[in-house]
Amino acid sequence: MENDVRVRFAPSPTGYLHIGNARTALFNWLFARHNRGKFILRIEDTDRERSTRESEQIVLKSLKWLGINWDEGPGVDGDYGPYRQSERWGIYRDYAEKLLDDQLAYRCYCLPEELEETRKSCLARGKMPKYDGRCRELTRKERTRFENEGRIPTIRFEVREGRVVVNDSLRGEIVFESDTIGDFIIIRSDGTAAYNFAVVIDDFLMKISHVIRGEDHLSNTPRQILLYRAFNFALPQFLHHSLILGPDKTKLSKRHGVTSVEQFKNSGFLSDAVVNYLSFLGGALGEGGEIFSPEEIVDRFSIEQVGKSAAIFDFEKLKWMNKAHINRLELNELTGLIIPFIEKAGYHTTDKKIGWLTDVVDLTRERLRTLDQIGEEVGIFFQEESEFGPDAVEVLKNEGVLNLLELLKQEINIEQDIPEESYRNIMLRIKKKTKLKGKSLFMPVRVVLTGRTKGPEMEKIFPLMEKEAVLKRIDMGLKLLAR
RNA sequence: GGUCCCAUCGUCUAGCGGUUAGGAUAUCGGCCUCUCACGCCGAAGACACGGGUUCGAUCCCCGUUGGGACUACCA
Repeated sequence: MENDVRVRFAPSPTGYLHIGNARTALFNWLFARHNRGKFILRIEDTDRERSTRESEQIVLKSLKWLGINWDEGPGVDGDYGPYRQSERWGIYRDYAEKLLDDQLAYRCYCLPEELEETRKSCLARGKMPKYDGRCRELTRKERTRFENEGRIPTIRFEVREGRVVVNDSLRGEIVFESDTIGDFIIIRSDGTAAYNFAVVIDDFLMKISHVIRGEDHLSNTPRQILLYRAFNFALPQFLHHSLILGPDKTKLSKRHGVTSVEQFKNSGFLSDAVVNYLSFLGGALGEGGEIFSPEEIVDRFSIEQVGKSAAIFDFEKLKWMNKAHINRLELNELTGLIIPFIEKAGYHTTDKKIGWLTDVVDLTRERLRTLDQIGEEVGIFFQEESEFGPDAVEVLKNEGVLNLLELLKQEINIEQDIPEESYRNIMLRIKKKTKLKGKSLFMPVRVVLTGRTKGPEMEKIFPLMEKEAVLKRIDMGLKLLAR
């Protein structure tokens, strides 16, 4: 197998991990694992204003939760570090210096306000805003004058006439004319490297073989290719995948609801389901099935198969997938994951036997689409009393229910305990005495014991309930009927 | 405005010149069942439009329309 496959995910730590970025990370990771290559995590924190260590931690945590592990990066030493751009400024400086020496870049003394003004006037005249290159040919005299004014220069890359062809493994050759690009800043006035510059230096130095990223970077690529050329660096293979859109076909953002990986976790999605959905969206898993484990996905994943068009994020399908994964998961593992959600619903699990808990989870799991729905499913086991909803009251008001409940109470009192077999026996005896059967027999029992008309099989619920609770609930039902 | 990308059921997609345009999800019926959920069966639902090329276009080319991305001393 090819072993020189090296890909990277390069988030900027300016907030939580967006689900769309998570998909990019996942694509890179899957590509690396599928091809037995290396997955590198690089933190792009050159924007000192917005980058924080807190967000970096959140991003790392989200990646870990998704099961995306890195071979090199923060916390994992490699031969090409450091892996935080803020720790690499000296490297960028040196390379920028080289460009300056070769006269491929120049110092620009324009002030941000001045640039903003020309930009605005360009826009006003319906022209493309582009740096006019006015600092390209400054004389020594002009330069010292600017410096005496206290202006601190940026370094701009000089874009010359010609065309740039981006070879994208998904979209083929895309041609850009250089004159639409304009000289761009590679070193800011504060000495830090700008994105397009740092990326190129790092991708080269870190021996990145494939650059897999979102379509939003496609128009940056010609700039980067120009830099590759200036340094005589060999080009990596580029691939720009399409973006995820919200239901209104605009870029998925907060106003569409849940967008951060952290939120998906907190609202009860399984990482396996999120991974499954993100990799499935776009068609990279091929035909023949949709529900897969991470291992199966690594095996099936083929980046060349992803669609070129943007895909709308369908929460409904994700939920369906989540449900499928909930039911696939090993029971003990599921129980461990679901306990925090039971606690969150206000029920205490610490004083419960683990065997009882797993039984409860086993019984309720197949109705869950998300883990946080466990609260409403599990109330019947944790609450002392039944709460009768309108539909429940309706059932209790049926003819013969009063008699049925009294019989039920008697029968339960006769039984010493509530063992496995009890329920069957009790119901059998009541059936004989009341001549009731089917729905008219079982539904009132369900309703009085759980307060609901829906739920798991009564035969399985019954052994998990305390005898006192059962009696108390029957009394509540009787009381309701007495009124 | 400019540059670039994209276009099959509501949604995700299969299709790679000749198909009753297939599947999944969601929706609606039915079966199963004490109920819900699962499962099974069924229904409805798409090639954006207009030109070419061709014996023949969902498929290839061009245009129109629509959507998206970028257009920063953000990444």
